[in-house]
Amino acid sequence: MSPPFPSDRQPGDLPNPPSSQPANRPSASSPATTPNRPNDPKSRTSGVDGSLTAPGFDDLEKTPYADLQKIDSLDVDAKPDDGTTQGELFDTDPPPWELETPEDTAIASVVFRDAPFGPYDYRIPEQFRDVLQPGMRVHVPLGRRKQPTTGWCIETKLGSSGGRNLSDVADVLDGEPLCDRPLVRLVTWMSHYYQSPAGQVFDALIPSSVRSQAGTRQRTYLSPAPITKDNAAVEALPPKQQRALRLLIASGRPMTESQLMVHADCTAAPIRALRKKGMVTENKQRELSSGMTTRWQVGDGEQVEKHTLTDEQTAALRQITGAVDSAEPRTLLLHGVTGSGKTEVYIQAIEHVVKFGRAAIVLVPEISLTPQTRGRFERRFQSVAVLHSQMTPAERHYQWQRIRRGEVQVVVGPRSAVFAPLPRLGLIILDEEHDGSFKQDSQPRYHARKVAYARARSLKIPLLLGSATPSLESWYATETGHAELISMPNRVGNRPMPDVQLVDLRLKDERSMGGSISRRLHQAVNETLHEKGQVILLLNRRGFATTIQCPACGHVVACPECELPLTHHRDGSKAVCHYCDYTIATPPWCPECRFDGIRYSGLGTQKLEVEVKARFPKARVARMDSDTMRRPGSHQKVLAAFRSGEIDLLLGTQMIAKGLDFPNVLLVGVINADAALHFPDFRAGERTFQLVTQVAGRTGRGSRGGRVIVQTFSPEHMAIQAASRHDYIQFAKAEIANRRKFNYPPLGSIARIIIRGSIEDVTEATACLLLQRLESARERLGAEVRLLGPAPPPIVKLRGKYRFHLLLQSIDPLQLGATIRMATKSFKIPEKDDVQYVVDIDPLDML
DNA sequence: AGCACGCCGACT
DNA sequence: GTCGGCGTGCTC
Repeated sequence: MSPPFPSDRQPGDLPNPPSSQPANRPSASSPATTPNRPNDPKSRTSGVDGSLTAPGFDDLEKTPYADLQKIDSLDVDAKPDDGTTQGELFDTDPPPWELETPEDTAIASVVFRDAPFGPYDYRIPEQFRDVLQPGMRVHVPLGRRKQPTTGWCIETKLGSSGGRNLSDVADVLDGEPLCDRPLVRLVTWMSHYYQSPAGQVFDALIPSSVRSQAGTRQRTYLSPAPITKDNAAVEALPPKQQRALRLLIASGRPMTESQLMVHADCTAAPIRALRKKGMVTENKQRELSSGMTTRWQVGDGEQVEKHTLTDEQTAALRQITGAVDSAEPRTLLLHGVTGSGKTEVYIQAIEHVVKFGRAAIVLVPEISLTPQTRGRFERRFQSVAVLHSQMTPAERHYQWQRIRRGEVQVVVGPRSAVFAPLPRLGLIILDEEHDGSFKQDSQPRYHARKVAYARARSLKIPLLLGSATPSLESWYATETGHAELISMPNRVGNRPMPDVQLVDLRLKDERSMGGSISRRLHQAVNETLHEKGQVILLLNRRGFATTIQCPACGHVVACPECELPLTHHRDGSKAVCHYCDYTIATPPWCPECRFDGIRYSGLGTQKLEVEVKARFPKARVARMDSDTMRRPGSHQKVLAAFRSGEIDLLLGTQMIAKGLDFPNVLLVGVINADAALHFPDFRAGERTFQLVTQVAGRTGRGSRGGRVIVQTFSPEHMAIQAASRHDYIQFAKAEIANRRKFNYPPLGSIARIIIRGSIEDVTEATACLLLQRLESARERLGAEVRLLGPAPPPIVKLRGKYRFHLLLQSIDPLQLGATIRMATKSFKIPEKDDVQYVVDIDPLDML
C-alpha cells in the first residue's frame, strides 16, 4: 500500500500558507476525496522535507511499478462518482479475477521517448526470455505503426496477461543492459519526481554516443565452416574460391572479408560465393574503429607523496571515512571557507574508498573543470575518467565503457556524471554544491544534488557535499537532521580571511566623476600594481553598455523578440539581446526620432575594460567573459598568462569568481555588488552572498595577504554585510528566517509551469485553463498547495513567444507533484493554438 | 508521434 | 454515389 502523500499530518496541521490563499481543507463530508494517510512517522520524514532529500524515492523503491501507474492514472477529468473511489484506486491488492488466472506469462514493461510514453506491457517471446533485462532497449510494435518503435525495458516480470492480448517484443537491441537495476530505479524515480517521460530520462542518463556506439564498428569475421573438413568438397570449388578458403584454413584465425581479399589476392566475389555456399561461417563483432586504445589516461598513482593535512582537515576526513565505513546512506555537508583545502580532503576520502576496491564520483560545476582540477585527480589516482564538454562522441563512449567495466576508480565531471555507471560505487562528492549549474535547464530538469542523494541512498553509500557558501537547502538539511555538518572554518596555513571594505556608492565623495571605479578602489588598484601584486575586478554583466537610449526622445533600443533592452557590444558595434541572442548593428541615430546623439548607458565588462585601460595605462589587462572565452582553450590561455604574471589585472563576469587560486592576487574589486541583488527572485540575496564571498576568496591565498573592496548602493543589506564579514552562519540564519515567512525553499517546495505561445491571448487563456485544472486537482486530492498566477515572468517574451507562468508552493513536495500530475494527466492543447508548457520542479530561477 | 476512423464538402 | 479535408482518439 502506497499512500499518495506519505505524511501523517492532516491537511489542517500545515503552517498557514503565506497569504490570501484560503486553506483548502477537504470537508468531513467528502471522505472519498481524501487519500488515506496512515500513521507512519518514517514516511513523514521522507515526505515533508524535500529541500535536499529525494521526496518519494523510498516509496518508489518499495512500490511495485504497477501501483505507481495506478497512482499516476488519477485524472482530474474523471467524474467524481464514476464508481471508483480513490480508496479503491490506491488499493494495491490484485482483484480476485486476476488470482484465478495464474497464467504465468513473461512480461516486459516498456517506456518510450516520444508520446505515447508508456509504460506498456509486452509479452516476451521464448527466444528472449533469458536475454531481456531491465535497462535494455527493445523494438516493439506500437499502435498501428508500420515500423517497430524503440523503447526501454524497465521491468521484466511473470504475470497474467489480465485478459488483454499482449503484443510480443519484436527485438532486443542490446546484448547487455545499458544501465543496471539501481539506475533503472533512479530513472523511474526521476521520471516521477520531475514529471518527465521515463524514456527522456533514459536519454539524459545514457549518452547518445553510447546509444549509437560511437567510435566502434560492426565487423564480420569469417572462419571455415565444419564442412571444409571434407577435402573433396573443398577440391570441388572453383580455383579462386579454393585458394581463398585454403588460406583462411591455413591462417588459423578468423578474418574479415577485406583482410581475406588482401591475403588471397582476390576480389569480393569468390568470398561471397563461399558464404553463399555455407563454406565459411560468419561471426559478427563490435570493436573500436580507431586508435582509441592509445588514449588511456594512466595516472602516476602512488608516485605523488601525500599532502599533510591540517588538524581540521584530518578531523573532516575522519568523519567522512567513518561515514564510508558505516555503510549507511549518510549525507555530509563539508562547509569549508575558501582556501581551507577541501579538494585535498576529497582526494584522501576517495583514496579511502578506492582502498576497498570501490569507486567514487566527483561532481564539479561546469566551468571549474579546468586542467588543474583534472591534473590533480589524474596525478593521485591510477585510473580516472574525466568527463568534459569537449570530448568527442567516440571518446565519451570509450570512457563510458571503461567506467561500466569497472576499470575506473574516480569519475570527475559535471552534473551528468552523477549517472556514471560505476559497478562498485562507494562515494559521491558534489564540490561547490551550491552552484546553479547542477540544475539542468532542459528536460528532464533535474538537480544533480537531489539525484545524487537518491542514488547514494539506494546504494547505501555516503553523499559528500562541499562548499564555502552552502546552498540553504543543504544548510537547512543539517538543521533538520538530514545531513551532518563538517566545518572547516580556517584556511590552510592559518592564513587570515581577506579584509573586506564596503564602498557606499550613494555617497558623492566615494564616487569618482564619470566612471564606475570609486576613488578608494582606484587608489587600491594603484597601490597593488605598485607592489607588483595582481588585481581581480568582478562585474557581473558582459557587453559594453547595458542600454542604448536616445537622450532626445527617451527611446530605448529593444529586442523585437523579447522586448528587453539590447546590450551594446563594442567589438563590431553590435547590439545584442542577452536572452535570445538577437543581434543588429548598433544604430548610429535614434530609430524613432532620428536624433544622432544616441547614448550608451549602463555598464558592462567591455566598457569597464576601456575605463580600466584609461585609468591604469601601464597595467596589462585581460578580460574574461563568455564573449572573449568563446574559443575552446582561451579560458586556459588567459588563466595561464595570469598565473605566470604576464597579466596584472583580470576583469570579468562570475566566471572569474570561482575556484581560481593565485597567491599573488592582493586585491579583489567588486564593481557593483547590487547587480544580482535586485533580481525579482527570492534567491537574489543568496546569489549575492555567494558571489561576493566566492570572489573575495580569490585573494589572501599567498603570504602577502589580500584585501577586497566591494562597491554597492546598499551596504546595509544583510547579504552584503554578512559577506563582508565572511559570516556564512549569520547569513544562513537570517535568510532561513526570511524564507520561513513565505515557506520558500528550503522550508517548502516550489514548482513552476511555464506556458509559451505565439499569440498572447491564447497563451494566457491556456494558462488560465491549466490553473483551473490545478485548482480542481488540488481539491480532489485535498492537497495543501498554493497556486499563483498566471503571471508574466520577468522575461515576458522569449524567442518570439509570449510567456506566462504559474507558481505552485507547498510544504510537501509530494502533494505538489501529485497536484501537477493529476492536472496535466490528460491536458491536451489544440495544435492550432501553438502553445506549449513545461513543468519545472524545484526551479532555481524565475526568469 | 503516427496512424486510422469518421463525418462533411467537391468531384467523376 | 466516391475522394479527401483534417479534427479526435488510441496505442500494451
